[in-house]
Amino acid sequence: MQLNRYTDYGLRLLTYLAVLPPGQRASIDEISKVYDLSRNHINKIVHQLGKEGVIETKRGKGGGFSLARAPEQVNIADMVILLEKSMLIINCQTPTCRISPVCKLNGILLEAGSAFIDSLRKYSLADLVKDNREPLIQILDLN
Amino acid sequence: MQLNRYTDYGLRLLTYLAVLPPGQRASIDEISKVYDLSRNHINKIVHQLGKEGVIETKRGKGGGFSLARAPEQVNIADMVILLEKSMLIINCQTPTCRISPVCKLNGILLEAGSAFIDSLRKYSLADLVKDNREPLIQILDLN
DNA sequence: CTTAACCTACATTTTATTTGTATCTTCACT
DNA sequence: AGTGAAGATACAAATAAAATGTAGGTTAAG
Repeated sequence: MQLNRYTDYGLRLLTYLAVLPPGQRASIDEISKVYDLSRNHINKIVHQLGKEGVIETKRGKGGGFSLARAPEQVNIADMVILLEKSMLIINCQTPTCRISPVCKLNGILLEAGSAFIDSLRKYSLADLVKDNREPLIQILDLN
Repeated sequence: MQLNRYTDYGLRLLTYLAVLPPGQRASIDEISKVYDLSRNHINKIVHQLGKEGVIETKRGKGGGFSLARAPEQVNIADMVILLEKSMLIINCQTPTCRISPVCKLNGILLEAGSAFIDSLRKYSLADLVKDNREPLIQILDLN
């Protein structure tokens, strides 16, 4: 049971934006280089987060993107739900399970999935950079 | 974020064993047929659960397998941990993340993973067949 | 009008999962 | 003893999903 890299990369990207001084923009190039990740993957994530309104993107020369809200307002649970394709823990349909009409398992797993999300909901992007902004700036070469 | 089919099938199999009248044994053939699942997959699951002591397997003619403990004693959380290969929500090593030494994300996700497991821990196999043993017996053709 | 940036689409590669095939070992029953 | 039914074990193949790559389009600053 693991999150996709897509989601992982998305969270790394958001962490980057959270340490970025307000008013500054990041670029796809910059992020894929500093984290050494597939440029295309980052591209897709930026595109999605832009559409969803989490980040503000700007095209053209001198463009880039930055958080659309303060880090405190960006909840980790929401970001995981957004980035992860499916949050269904099991799929009773493929392959179809005959007992699913009377099966209690799905409900139990759904509840556990909610517990997972509820736990994440306690944190925002601000918590990711709290007390470690300095070393992050160092490592991410933001100066 | 989804459990492997292997885990899913394992839980279906355990449900079958939980409704099976005590003293009776199931066979790999029987289960893969009634659920219409890969015989080989079920084979592997039976093998693993046997090694782990969750079920008692018996070779040879008239053989088969059954729960080694009462359904009340078989916790869903334990079964998921057992069946699922990895419970790591993200992997900071592949590809290596530069900020991992100072990153808070892993801890947050670990905590959420624990919340998931803790939620499952409230249930045992007995809960899966409580109040619906009759329809399950019908559907699974156990008579 | 050139360049830097995001946008969009599609194609390819890689990996993990799932499934399949084959043979071995055990054991009950005749 | 021999036969057949059952799990044990190993390896091979197929599938699907994820990850990555390539190419060109669009926008905007200078």
